[in-house]
Amino acid sequence: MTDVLWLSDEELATWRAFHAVSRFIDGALDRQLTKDSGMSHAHYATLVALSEAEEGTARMGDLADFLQFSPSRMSHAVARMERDGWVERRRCPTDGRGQEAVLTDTGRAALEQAAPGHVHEVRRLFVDRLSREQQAQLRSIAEVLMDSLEEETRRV
Amino acid sequence: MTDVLWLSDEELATWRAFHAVSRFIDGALDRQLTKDSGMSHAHYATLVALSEAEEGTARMGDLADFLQFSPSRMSHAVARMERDGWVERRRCPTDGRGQEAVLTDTGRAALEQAAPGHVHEVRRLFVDRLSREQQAQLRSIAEVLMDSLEEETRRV
DNA sequence: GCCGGATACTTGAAGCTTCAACCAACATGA
DNA sequence: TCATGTTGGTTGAAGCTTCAAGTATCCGGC
Repeated sequence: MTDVLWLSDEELATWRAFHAVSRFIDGALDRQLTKDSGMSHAHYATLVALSEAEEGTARMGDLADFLQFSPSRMSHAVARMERDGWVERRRCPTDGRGQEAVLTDTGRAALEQAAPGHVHEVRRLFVDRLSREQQAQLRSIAEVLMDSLEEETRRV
Repeated sequence: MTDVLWLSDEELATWRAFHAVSRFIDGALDRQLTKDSGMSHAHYATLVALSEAEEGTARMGDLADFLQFSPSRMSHAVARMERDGWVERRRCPTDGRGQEAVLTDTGRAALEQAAPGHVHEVRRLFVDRLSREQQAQLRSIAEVLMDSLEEETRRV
């Protein structure tokens, strides 16, 4: 790596704009969630994932894969949510090493309380500021990019 | 907020794809920087900002604004970088309340060591996976969005 | 059956971010 | 000029993420 291929002005501007926007929106969503619902974005995402899973139940590993969390992060997050009564942990019946996280009624209620404000904020900061065409372009770009990135990590 | 305007399937897909990509890339860049240069992305960004500033010097507040860091985060980050010898703090000559952060030679060297690997990773994960047209579209969308978001926060 | 290695997850410590409280210097107006 | 409020920045504690190490279970070959 003695010879570095730097970024052109165009490329740098694209990267910085993309990065700035995503950090800005992420930060704003996190603040909104902590303020209005006392939960981090990570907790919210976990609740959503569980609520969309069969019986509100999922293996720790699957949950972590889906959310792109490290095993450790997942474990800590669920431990915290268990303390809050949003989730229960039980041994996995088919694999003694595994654990399942189960969404409780309290957890579902917390999600239902948090969702409207969060969605509203996603709308306000993101969706409502983009035209139909911009959304279509952005979606296509993000999906292609994500596919290409995921394929790579699978191959490695 | 009794009546919630939820997201359409299209909108949700767009949002999730965008969010997934940015989190994925962010995580990968952070890991690469810690692994190869022993610094967080926040530290790297601070070094870049200082290196681009007049005389490698900037007021804490300006730095924080530019990087979109909270004052506290900026303060902690610079404190840490001062311990590493990358930055020095001095009283601001024109305003006794203020502080200036100054990039040291060690700091500049750390940046020069870290930059190639980081840029390479930005290329590998982002730039090189997008066509010219996709980059142009993405850049335009991100810039418009960022402008609109920034304008809003200024008005409030 | 059982031994070695892989897998699934947890744990504790260290670092980073956030929040609330704080201090010092500036600015304004009486 | 001095009291009051504002601004610029720091600090310590609490929570979250990451990393390295550890435990328990599973699997594959002998």
